[in-house]
Amino acid sequence: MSGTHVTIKDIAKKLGVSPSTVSRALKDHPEISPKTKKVVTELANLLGYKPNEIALSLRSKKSKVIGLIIPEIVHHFFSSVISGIEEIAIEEGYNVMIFQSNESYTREVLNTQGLYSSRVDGLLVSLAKETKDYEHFRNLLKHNVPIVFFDRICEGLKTDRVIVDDYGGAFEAVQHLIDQGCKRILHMSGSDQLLIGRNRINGYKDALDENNIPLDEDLIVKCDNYEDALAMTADIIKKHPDIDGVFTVNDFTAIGAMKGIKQAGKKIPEDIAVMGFTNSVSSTFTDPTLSSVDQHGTEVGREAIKLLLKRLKDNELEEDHTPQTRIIRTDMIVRDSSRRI
Amino acid sequence: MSGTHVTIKDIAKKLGVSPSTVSRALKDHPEISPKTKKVVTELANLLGYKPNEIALSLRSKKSKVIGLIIPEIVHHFFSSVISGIEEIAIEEGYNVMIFQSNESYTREVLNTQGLYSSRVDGLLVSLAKETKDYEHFRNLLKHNVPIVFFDRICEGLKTDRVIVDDYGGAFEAVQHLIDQGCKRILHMSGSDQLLIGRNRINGYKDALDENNIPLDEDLIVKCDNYEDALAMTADIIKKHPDIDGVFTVNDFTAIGAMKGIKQAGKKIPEDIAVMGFTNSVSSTFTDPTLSSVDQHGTEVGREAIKLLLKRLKDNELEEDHTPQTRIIRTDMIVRDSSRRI
DNA sequence: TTGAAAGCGCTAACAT
DNA sequence: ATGTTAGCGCTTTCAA
Repeated sequence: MSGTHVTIKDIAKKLGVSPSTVSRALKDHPEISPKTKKVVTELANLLGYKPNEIALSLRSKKSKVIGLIIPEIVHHFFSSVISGIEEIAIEEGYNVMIFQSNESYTREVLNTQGLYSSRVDGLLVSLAKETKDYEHFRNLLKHNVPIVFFDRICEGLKTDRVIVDDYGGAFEAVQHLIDQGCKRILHMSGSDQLLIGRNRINGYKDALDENNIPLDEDLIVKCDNYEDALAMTADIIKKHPDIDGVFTVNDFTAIGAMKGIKQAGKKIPEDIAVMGFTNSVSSTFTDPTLSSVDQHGTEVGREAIKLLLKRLKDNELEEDHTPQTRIIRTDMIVRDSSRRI
Repeated sequence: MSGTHVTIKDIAKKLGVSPSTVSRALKDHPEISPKTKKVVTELANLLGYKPNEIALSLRSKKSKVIGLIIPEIVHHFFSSVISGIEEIAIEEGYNVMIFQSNESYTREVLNTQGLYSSRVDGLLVSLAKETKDYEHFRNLLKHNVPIVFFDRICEGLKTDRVIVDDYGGAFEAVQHLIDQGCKRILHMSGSDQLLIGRNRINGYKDALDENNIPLDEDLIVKCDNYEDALAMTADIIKKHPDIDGVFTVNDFTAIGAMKGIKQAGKKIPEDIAVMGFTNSVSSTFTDPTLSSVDQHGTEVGREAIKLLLKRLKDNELEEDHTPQTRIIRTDMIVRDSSRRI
């Protein structure tokens, strides 16, 4: 930006009027003569004048920038959240500054501080897996910078939240497996550090309970990625040959599990039915296609930014705000990996 | 940012010194007494003072923000480019503002203007498929805002560029298919609007030529996505039953083609060998796993931001700059879809 | 060793 | 209908 940007002053000088006249003419102020307006806007267009947002920010004390911190941009869920956020933000004249924590607590703290320094008007955050301490967020809240958490929310902080109905989605998925005749269902679960992981486990447990299927803690294993699933699945099946269904915390894990199941010589879905969670692009690419639970990432993004923008519009103090929670319903997408009947 | 941010003035007032003293103390200026420095920094820490980047930007005429325009964030190649960019940008004290064109020319123009208004120090751009007119970029260059194009570059503009060796990657891929015994190779190609599509076609043609395999224009079809590939492939095979290899412009197309091939009752790779391009995450998930050409997205991002930062450091005028082009070599990843021998 | 003043680009209250 | 002035937060020349 050290370049040769045109300013209001430049226009004023060339036209022999004052900067304020130019400013007013440009915003169609009623007390400026039509003649002046015409001359000013014409020259502005000719020179390619664009208001300096930085000057505007300094003056208005509003940067019109929203900070976004997500664990990893390469995850389809998060990139669709971004799309939802951007869509609405741009409509409302806000820009979005995106940072990745890469699941690291340290990075998350640095990102938060950087965003604070950049004077973002508000923050949208999905927590890193590592994060246990929330002081960096509390600090922003103290300075009246509103935060909306989404998906991986922060239980310790009283802020607005958007969560996916993980419990309901998991319950429905497991119920579906049971409906397809499964009785011994393996759950490959996520970090119980994260609420979302715990909620999915609870959905799993309650669905079993509801159907009078005894819970076997051995059938809940911690495994939340492709490589581990690929490595572990065959062994688990060897140990528990009666497993007839698998429900995983995300799609990549499901895809790893499917490979493992095939390696163990079992058929999907006849011998073992599989349900993932996320409904990522890959789920249509696998063989068989993968049943999954859609989390409506775009919708999550839209609701999160809406809550934040409403907060900014209302302009209440942090202490006066009553936190809202929006729950986004999931959708079960049944494909070939679980369809038996 | 309308919140209660601590300023240098606040600190000055509480300490009964002038703002300039505080400013100097905070940056460890040699002419400030150790005592003052200590008192100032202590209070600054206590109050959680963080410099207002917006004020700094206005004063220094450098926003320390890089604008990034990409077609779609959900594509793995682009999200890995982002990671490469962010990594280096943050190290060098820059923030990145990301916009998606969604392949739309209109969006791209709006994004460019918005980024100009936000006074970004420079721009990283990968063109939308629709874009044929470059006036919006030319306008920034005129105002001395440097642009580095990557992957989908702009041939009409003399700027720095980072390109993937699409020609070489395509050549190698097709040579590999030929080495595996293929003689009738179908190429599902991308938009010939984009240079990258044309380069891949040329790599395909030259590899055939090199191996004295006659070119059959009927075996080059325009098809660059999963759905179309799935819909078209079986028909194409029916029409040309001697096809024994497929090379696609990207992985999603390859995955669609693989499904189509299976539907046509052919075996992969025995009857028809398949090579994709991109080496996306999905390529390990398919059955059989998909051979592909890795484009090193992270590396592309790193080189692009490096070129831009060097440009900003050198601080030459646009007209004095000699454009650089960096070519990122591809890597062929052979998996099961093409391995016959 | 510190303070006062000006200015980055813009707008709005207050003149005129 | 237009101009003058001050100030957003910060740094830096110049003065003390």
